[in-house]
Amino acid sequence: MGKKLTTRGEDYSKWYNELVVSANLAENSAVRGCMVIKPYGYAIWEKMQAELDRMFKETGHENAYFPLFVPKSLFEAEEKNAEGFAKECAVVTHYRLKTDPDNPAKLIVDPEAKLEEELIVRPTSEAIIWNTYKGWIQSYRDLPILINQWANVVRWEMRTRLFLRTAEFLWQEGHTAHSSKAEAIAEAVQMNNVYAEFAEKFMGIPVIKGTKSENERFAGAIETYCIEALMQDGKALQAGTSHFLGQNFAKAFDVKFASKEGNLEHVWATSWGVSTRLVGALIMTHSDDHGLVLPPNLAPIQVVIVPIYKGEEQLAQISELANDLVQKLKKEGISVKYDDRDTQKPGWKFAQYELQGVPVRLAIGPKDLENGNVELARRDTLSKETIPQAEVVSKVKSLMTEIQENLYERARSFRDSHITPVEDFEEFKEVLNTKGGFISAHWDGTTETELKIKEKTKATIRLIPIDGNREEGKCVLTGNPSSQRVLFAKAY
RNA sequence: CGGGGUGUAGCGUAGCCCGGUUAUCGCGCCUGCUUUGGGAGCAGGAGGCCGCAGGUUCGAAUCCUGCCACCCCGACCA
Repeated sequence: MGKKLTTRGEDYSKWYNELVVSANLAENSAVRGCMVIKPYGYAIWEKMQAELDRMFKETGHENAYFPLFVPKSLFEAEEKNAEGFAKECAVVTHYRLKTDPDNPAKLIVDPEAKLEEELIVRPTSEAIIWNTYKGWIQSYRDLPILINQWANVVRWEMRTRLFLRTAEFLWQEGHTAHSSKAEAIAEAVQMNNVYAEFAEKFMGIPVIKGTKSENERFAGAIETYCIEALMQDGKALQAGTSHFLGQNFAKAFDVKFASKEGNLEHVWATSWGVSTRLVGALIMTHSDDHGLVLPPNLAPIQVVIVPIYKGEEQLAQISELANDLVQKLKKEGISVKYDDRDTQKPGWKFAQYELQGVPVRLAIGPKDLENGNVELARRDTLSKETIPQAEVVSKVKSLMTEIQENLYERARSFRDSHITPVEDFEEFKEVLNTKGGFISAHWDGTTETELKIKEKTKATIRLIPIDGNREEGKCVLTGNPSSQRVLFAKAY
């Protein structure tokens, strides 16, 4: 069947299976490349949503919701944006089915029910939102508008990849309107920083902040800020983007405001988003051969307790201790599951919770009861130790922080050791093919050179680092002068 | 859409070249007993439009034609 999802020799299918049913419902064709996300995977997404939502609100944003369908006339209003997405749009052309006259068991699209104007299933919502903002903005007093939407979008990609590029995906998209260029740029930068903090502190995924080259920029943006992560197989993954849209959408949708000075001016815009792709990033950053590895912040179950027993009497004794620990841990805000199912054996449970990435496992058996101990195992290091029952709560509590930090540090040291400065094009190709990761090199700043390098090596400019040092040098391909190194990599 | 590959039970597969009893094996599932400190053992059992449609043939999982789907590589992309 060859259904295994392989990524550069790594087989991620077993832990993807814990999270999704399938990236394909196409038993009979059409729903290609869409995911069914299982409860466990969705619980991870919900945790991400909750934290992001908190961060958005902390920075003054509110949630709202806009339509799934975008009339074609609105969609085409901002030319570059429309052009960028045109090749991957699902389009609604009819609104009714009817019984097939030739085959009563079948339905056909009713030709009578053709829409006057086609509706685009949103691949992103700038168009419909800016069309709405138009009616909300008259004066500088109406600004800024700081809105986020949690939604699904559809992009009819030719090739899909589980979590990283599905035809339908869940995301959040922020769309803000401002009275000045400086304020809009500050907003875009701020949100990129929010994403970076979220990725690093909450998900334990180290990222590099930067801007995109003109070639990689979002369709319709003046500047695209991004965070870029490195996966264990040496490929880069764009983890989030924040766009300064200038006045492009305001002009396309005729959104003007009366300024303090009494002038009529176009509004300045930003948009920013992260998606379920981050779940893919999570998997490909931390997982090992035993399955998922979840940072405590994201784990639906942070601690699992597995009893090891013979007979009901022994189970009852163990349960007494286990339930006591459950209560105490819950009091500390730790999510804990006591798995006393008699239908699975301890060894099976150990393997299963490792596959699910549960950060800490406690095992309690007759030996432990006798000695007043508990066996504690860490998912990140796969190490085990026996500790006194009295120390469990404080130990687990400190481990939540420790594991979270350890995962981040581990990923960061891997990432840092895979940023390779390179001086000439031979070395560039050599490093790319043998080591992978980011290549830090000089670039002459032209799209032409960027495309040539892409053609020769499949590597693209992932970003122009924001914190990068200015440094005179020569372009790795053309030898033309350059004032800053940029990061190249093969990307998902 | 181009190049390559694959479709057989819930999952993974053998059989296909060279057509021939009741379609192979493992995992999983069900029942019973024994087990329980790293995915248990034994015994019994259930489960199949062999991707779909047509053709060749006495006979098709196997050969032929068409279609569909998936995977890998390209183009595209969060």
